[in-house]
Amino acid sequence: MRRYVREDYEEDTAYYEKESDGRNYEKEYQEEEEFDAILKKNIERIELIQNIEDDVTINMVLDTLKKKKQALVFVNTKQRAEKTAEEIAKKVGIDASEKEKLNSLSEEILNALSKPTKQCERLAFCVKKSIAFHHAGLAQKQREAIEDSFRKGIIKIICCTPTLAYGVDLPAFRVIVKDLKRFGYRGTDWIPVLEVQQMFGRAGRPNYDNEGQAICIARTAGEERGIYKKYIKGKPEEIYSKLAVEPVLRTYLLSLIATGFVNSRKTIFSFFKKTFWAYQFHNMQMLNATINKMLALLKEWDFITEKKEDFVSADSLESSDAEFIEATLLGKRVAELYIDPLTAHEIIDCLKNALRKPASELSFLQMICNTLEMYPLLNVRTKEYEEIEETLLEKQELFLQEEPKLYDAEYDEFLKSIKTALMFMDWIDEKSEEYILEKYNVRPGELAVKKNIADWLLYSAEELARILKFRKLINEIAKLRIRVDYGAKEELLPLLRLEQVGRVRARILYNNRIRDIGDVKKADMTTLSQLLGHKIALEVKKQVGQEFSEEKVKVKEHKRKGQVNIKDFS
DNA sequence: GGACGGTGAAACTTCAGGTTGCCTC
DNA sequence: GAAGTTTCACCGTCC
Repeated sequence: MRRYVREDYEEDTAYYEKESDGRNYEKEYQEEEEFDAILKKNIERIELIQNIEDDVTINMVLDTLKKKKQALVFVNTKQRAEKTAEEIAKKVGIDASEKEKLNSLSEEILNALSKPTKQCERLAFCVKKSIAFHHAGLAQKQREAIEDSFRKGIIKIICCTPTLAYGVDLPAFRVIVKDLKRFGYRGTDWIPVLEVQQMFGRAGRPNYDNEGQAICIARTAGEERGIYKKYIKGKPEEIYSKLAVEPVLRTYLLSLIATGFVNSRKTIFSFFKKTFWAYQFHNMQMLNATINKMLALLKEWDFITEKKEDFVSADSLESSDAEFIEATLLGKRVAELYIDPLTAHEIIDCLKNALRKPASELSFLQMICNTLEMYPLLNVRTKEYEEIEETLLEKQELFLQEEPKLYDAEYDEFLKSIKTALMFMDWIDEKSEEYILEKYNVRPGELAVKKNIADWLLYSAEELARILKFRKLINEIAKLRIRVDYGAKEELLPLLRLEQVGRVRARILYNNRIRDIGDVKKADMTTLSQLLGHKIALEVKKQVGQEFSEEKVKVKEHKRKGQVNIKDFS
């Protein structure tokens, strides 16, 4: 074994920041001995793993399969999860006895969406070999299918991003952390100890294995020692409060006021004095300054009012300028909607503009895309720049937000918000998931997340329009909300009221001249069965209950019940 | 001489994840 | 910062 030398020390400092002076050589020597002993033990074990392929990860996976065990392979990007799974799948064979199960699972995964995307095809291919990849870009159905099959032992290996380190309970005999670096704010950096330990925690299945193995892959020999020190011997990072971050602070401040938890500067300051932030940073002066700034903004935006109290309460006797802070009706709603007050303020500005000038779906979509909640926005590539700018020029009249100056820092973000809005435009124009993936590089799972946020923000916009009595806009936004949810053109709205009918079935019906509930009633069972299949046709007919009166037509209990009467659209 | 295809260097692009809100008698 | 993807210049071949 090599001794601990100066070069090693220098390399180590890259893993954890440490002052070069005041070194404890004795302690380092002890650690050195300890590391060597562990390394020796591990090398003996690892040597038992046959080197069949050039790739260490593949060898470990093959060894796991030989042992009839399961493994999770953690990597740092979605693309790498897919590629690693694919490479492994190419190298493994399967038992004939499992073929049927795997083929059926592969089929299920391939057809999880109305039309398979390249991602579906890739995953279906891997699954045939009992290998899978798992990340946030997968459709919900596919994620669940992979997780279930892993629990049942049908899937043996999952290559994943940290999705599987948190939340999901999926233990495996072996955990292989292939990538320990990831792109962050400061370029590529070591991932937090806390996260790696979370991954380690997946190793070993209670009731199945006596032990679990967690393995980190070092890319160079020099990395080994650093990894050992940082991730095995090292302490997890400290947790820091983010309360003083402006978007966070203004959101919580408004909600504290709206719920009546605090009602004066004095009670506000005394509340924040007791928070983890104050405990950690002791700098109340800075926090108070930020609070004052936020209060001024909330007041300017009409979310709170501050007035001198007519009477002086016993609590505020000592304060000569006793004031009373409370949330306005608008402020209370913003707090309930749990959106950033800045987002709410900007939406309100846009809504006011929409009363004065023409507004379309693109107007409202761009409005919700240029918010902190929707971040990160889609990146505008160099070659797309011109195209997006052209859209901006062409549809300038439609945008509800003022366009930033060309050289303003916000200009690029504005273009990104337009691109994100254009993706939603394609979605509500009934473009497929595959189209969205190809054109915008947005995977089905990522689209689902963005859709969810859009739904929330459109609902918030609808509610704000309601409070502000902008009646003209309420219906427009509500319609758009349903269209974003289903990814459908406006003409399909009447049919989407039916249960079991999404955009695909609604489009089939519409193209066959069945365009509203009345048409569904008129349609004969044979035609309907040919279009939708017998079971669904029966279900649909039942919903329009022809034996009942029109009022009793069963309409889908929509997720957004109470907020809009969908009947208005038909 | 021009069209076409192959090749490799250079330029460009992208990079984890998750929660919040509504429902209603 | 690194890996993957796209673009582009260059060269050889064929018609």
